Amino acid sequence: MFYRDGINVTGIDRVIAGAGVAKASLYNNFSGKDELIAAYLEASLERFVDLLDELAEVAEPGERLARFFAELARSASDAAFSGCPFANAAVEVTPESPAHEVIVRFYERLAQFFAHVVETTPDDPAVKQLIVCYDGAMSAAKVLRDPSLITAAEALARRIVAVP
Amino acid sequence: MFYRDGINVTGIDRVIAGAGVAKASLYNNFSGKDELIAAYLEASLERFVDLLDELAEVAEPGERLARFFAELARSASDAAFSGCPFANAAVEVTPESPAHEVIVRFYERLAQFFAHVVETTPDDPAVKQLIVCYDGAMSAAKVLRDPSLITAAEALARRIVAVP
DNA sequence: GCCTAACTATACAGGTCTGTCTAGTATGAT
DNA sequence: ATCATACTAGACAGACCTGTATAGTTAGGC
Repeated sequence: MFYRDGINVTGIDRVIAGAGVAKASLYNNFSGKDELIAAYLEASLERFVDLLDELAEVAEPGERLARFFAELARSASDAAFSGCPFANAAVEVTPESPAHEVIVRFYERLAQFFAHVVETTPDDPAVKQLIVCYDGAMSAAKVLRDPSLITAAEALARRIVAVP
Repeated sequence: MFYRDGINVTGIDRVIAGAGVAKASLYNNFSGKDELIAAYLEASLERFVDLLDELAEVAEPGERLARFFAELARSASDAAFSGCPFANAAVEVTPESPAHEVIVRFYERLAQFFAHVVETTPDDPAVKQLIVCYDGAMSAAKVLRDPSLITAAEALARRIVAVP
């Protein structure tokens, strides 16, 4: 719900109804909505890290990048696609929220993956360019509902990695 | 307020207090919050279009792109920077909202500008890549509060336009 | 001077929000 | 068997939300 409808418009009552759980149970496990949001992002990050770990086993950098963007394209063509959950959340939460730390961690992990692809350090400009490719692809594809933006971003990323 | 704090967390009462205006006056000029949001984006779009029109007078494509990204970098280093108002709004409003049409119009106008830069049509893959550069730069710079992502995106854009 | 139109302030309705509290129930360990 | 723990349903408080209504005030056109 947080991903599909947005964080602020999704009330606690709808969350517990969807989960089939009593309100007190939720507040026994989470201190409040802020912590619930952070947990939602934590779970999303975990799945994302799993994907990156899988891709890390692919030897060839160009192939690694191709599979990464293929996965993005796959999710972008899904009807439930709504952009990057972390970039979306960043619009709705304050920097003081516990969710923000998870968002930053996501970007660090993404930078680490890209750094591995181009065999450099995470603060390399090439890594920043690849992050721009990712973020731009997800953001634009969300609004315009056009998966071809993902392939455009991939072509761009290939140039950075210097793989034809 | 919509830009700085977000659309959903900014209530009507705070808007009218900030504007120094009575509530009835607001509802005499706007049918509701949805229309107010659309008007806010419309005003943002107008300023953005003014910038693009200025840049259109610059003859050389590379210089046009440079000035465009220089303007982005300038706004990104502002303390009040909070990413692209249109991409942000897209996270908070539904596709049925009147605001959504303004957002789409923004992207069309942006594509038109980029098409003019590379002297091609708006549906050219190169234009999509430039949109990815813009969106990625704004989104990543917002979360990470790192203006150097704008320059990274600019370097990327320069490769698309094939200007060194 | 008067009338219209748009403003002002403020109260209110009806709804939703987060979070707390009460009260009863199930489960599992000792 | 007892007792702690975690669950259930649901009422409730207090705040905030959007939008409407009331009543008085100001300003411009004629």
